[in-house]
Amino acid sequence: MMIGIVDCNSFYCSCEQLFLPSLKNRPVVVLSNNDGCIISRTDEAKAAGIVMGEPYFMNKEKIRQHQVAVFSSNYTLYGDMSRRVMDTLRMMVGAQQVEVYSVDEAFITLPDLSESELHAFAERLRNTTEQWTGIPVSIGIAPTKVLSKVANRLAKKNKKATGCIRVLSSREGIDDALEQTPVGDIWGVGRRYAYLLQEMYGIHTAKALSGMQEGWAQKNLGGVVGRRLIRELRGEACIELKDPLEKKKMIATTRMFGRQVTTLAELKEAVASYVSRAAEKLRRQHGAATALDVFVVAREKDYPSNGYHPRATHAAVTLPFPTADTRRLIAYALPLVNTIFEEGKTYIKAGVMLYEIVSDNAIQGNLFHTAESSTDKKLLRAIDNLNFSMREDMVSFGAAGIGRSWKMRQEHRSKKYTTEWKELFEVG
DNA sequence: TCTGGGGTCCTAGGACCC
DNA sequence: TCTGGGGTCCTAGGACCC
Repeated sequence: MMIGIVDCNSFYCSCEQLFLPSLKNRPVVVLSNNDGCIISRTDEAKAAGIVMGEPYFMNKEKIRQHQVAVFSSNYTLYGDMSRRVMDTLRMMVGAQQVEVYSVDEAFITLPDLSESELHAFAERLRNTTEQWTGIPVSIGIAPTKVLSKVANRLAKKNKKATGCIRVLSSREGIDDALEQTPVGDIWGVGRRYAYLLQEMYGIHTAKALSGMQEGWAQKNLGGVVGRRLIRELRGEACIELKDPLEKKKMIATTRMFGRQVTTLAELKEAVASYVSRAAEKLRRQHGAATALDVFVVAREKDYPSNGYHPRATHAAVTLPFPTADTRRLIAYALPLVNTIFEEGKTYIKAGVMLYEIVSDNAIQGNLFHTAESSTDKKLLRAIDNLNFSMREDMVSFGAAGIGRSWKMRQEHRSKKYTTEWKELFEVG
């Protein structure tokens, strides 16, 4: 069996370009919430020296110079495009053979064909996806997940030469690819381990890492995770494709505030609104949660100049029975806010997490509480449908507030694009 | 001088991913 | 002025049990 990873190229940017074809082959970036960081950039933006993950404000000069088109993130659009891409993959390789790994990536399983057959199939997959959805993808194919990521990285690195496709099946092909992969670019090696591997052990390439003892990896590279990584690099598959039917174990909704928040009332409004969001996600996967965690983050003097991240203050509660009812969840969440709020502090972020999620048809109810009645369920479904079709929260619960002055900034949303474009045009 | 051994369950936190 | 949001898996260590 072979494993492929299909990865949308500069996904968020590609989505924006789709609706403004004049931006094709132009430098484009998409910003994170609050227009904080650059989270997607086209090759042209990369060539202009714009760095992934860097703050927007630090790149404004380059953006002006190179007439880079700027977008705030539009997650509704990206979610919809993602679904179309995944549907296409499922149609081409079979639903059971697709693991949606993130909004812009999916692992697929393929039979043990020859290298040229795999390559031909990948080409077909790539062309079909682009034709049906307009989104260009890169594909890496290899015997393991980690190696498929290695292949994918090389496919993307030199798109013209590879045609965005790289298949690794022969021993020599794999070794060659490992030699060309710095340890820091291996899937599963983050900043911390990359530093450790290079500075402490003098290991610089994936090839060198693959030659290390498993026991050594067990000791120095995060236990069984490290051991597995070595084996995957050697071509022994240890990380299975996830069952597509598996549900999320945790659902979170967290946001930085658009401005500083200092009052308990505002904090509660924000938390109530996050609970509503999280509960919608919960109902969408037909789940019910049994545990709820609320957290807030206060500004600290040093943040963020020295890179120090302020700690979150948490408060959690276990519910007497699983629920997906927004009103109940809010009723449990708000008292938690009282316990963690401190007068005089300035809050910059808050969040809600739902845990211990069970399937909603498994809700038992117990002697003291009856499970949600079918009328309640109907009400919530009606609200979800309304909000989905109208988008901007037509219906919400009172506790979530009306003004929402704490909401995030978004100054470059797609619909405002024309104004931004004119601005950029004048520069040139 | 010098304290049993081995389970299990839970939580906090680290490391990673996109 | 200005640095995102949503996840997963694993480990260590404490509490508790016999």
